[in-house]
Amino acid sequence: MKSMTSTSGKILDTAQSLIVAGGYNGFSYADISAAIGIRKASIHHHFPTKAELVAVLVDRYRQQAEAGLNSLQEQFSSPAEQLRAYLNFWQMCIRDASLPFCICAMLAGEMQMLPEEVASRVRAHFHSLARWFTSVLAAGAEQGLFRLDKQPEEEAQMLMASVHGAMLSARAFSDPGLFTTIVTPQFTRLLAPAR
Amino acid sequence: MKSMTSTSGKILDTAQSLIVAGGYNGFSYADISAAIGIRKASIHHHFPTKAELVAVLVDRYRQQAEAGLNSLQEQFSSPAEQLRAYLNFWQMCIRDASLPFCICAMLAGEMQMLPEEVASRVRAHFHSLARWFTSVLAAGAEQGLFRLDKQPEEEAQMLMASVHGAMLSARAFSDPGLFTTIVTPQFTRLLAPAR
DNA sequence: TGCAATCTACCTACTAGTAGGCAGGCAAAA
DNA sequence: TTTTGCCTGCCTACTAGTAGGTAGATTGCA
Repeated sequence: MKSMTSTSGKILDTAQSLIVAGGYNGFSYADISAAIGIRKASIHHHFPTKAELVAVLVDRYRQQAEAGLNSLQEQFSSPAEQLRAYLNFWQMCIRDASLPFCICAMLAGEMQMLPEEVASRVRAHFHSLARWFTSVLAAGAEQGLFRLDKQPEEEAQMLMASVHGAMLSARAFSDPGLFTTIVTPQFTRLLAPAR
Repeated sequence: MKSMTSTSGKILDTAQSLIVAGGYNGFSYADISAAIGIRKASIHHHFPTKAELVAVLVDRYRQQAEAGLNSLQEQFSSPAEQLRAYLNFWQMCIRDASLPFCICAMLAGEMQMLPEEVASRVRAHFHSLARWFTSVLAAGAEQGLFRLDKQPEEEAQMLMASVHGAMLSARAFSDPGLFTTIVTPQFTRLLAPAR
């Protein structure tokens, strides 16, 4: 993969913004063409089919997400701080509209209509994210930072659903601040009372 | 509006299923035409534009939702039972795939790409639903059935986000039971400890 | 010079729609 | 009672544009 300033990088960036706005069926090669200023056929040179473009895009997104989550774990030794930082990351992205919705959550909505090579990657992302949440919650519980009412796996699913649901609500109400209003208490609830 | 067995009713039913699967841009008049067995031009006779079709569909959906919520309030005097019944309703719909996703939540994902006449209705639905949740939670708290950590408005937003997020997770993981796994503890948490 | 990346030109299939015609049913008029 | 007119709902035929793509040519750069 060339640098982000390369044409294929620009294609992926543009496609990503378009998917965030309207999902898989909400964008076309013509949209990318108009945004970047190259012809559709040139896009096909880089990504022969739409399914491949989006599959590559999801792979890239997942690599960036994994790098970001790893970075959180290096920056913060405390699982609670890691989780807080994760939520703050999304708060910022939604507020400044740099990434107002998780790509894979967006694609998950139209899951059964996606080409399988895309759907499988979206599903894998959900599994990865659930695992991350689970590990952070389990570690935090072990350290006495979190008090979990349920198994870490279940708490992880609940928190992840809240995060995605909060993104959706922020969008439905055109109120970026609503994301924080929703997820902060969900996070706070997880903290052990001793804090 | 004619009976549900009329052509326009069939058109709306079919469009609804298609929207649930792939959103606004995931279906076309040709899809409906093939499903019902009438020509596209005939669909235009009933609904001249796609935007109008979806706007009418959202109106109908909202009327049905309102009727359903009113029915819950007549059937169950207890706000806790009303809320439980609401969640059970969605559990059943998701399990039997009769309505595996809220139409307005589906459309909310692509909010900025929707024709304004559709977007305004989707937004209105979110407001209505938030109000219903708020009133049920407030009444339940007043009757000592719920113990709220936050204002009813905020708890309502949190619960609504969980519901929509749980729908998304159930779809992403291809696991209808996950909806219940996620929302049941969120509901249980709201119950006052004295129960 | 060779290769990557862009282009032109084109394809098939599809999209949301328009315009006028036909058929059947029902009510009113002869 | 029969005929006529109107209306609804369907149709054919068509429009303009768009979608994802193919194939070969051209351009730019190392």
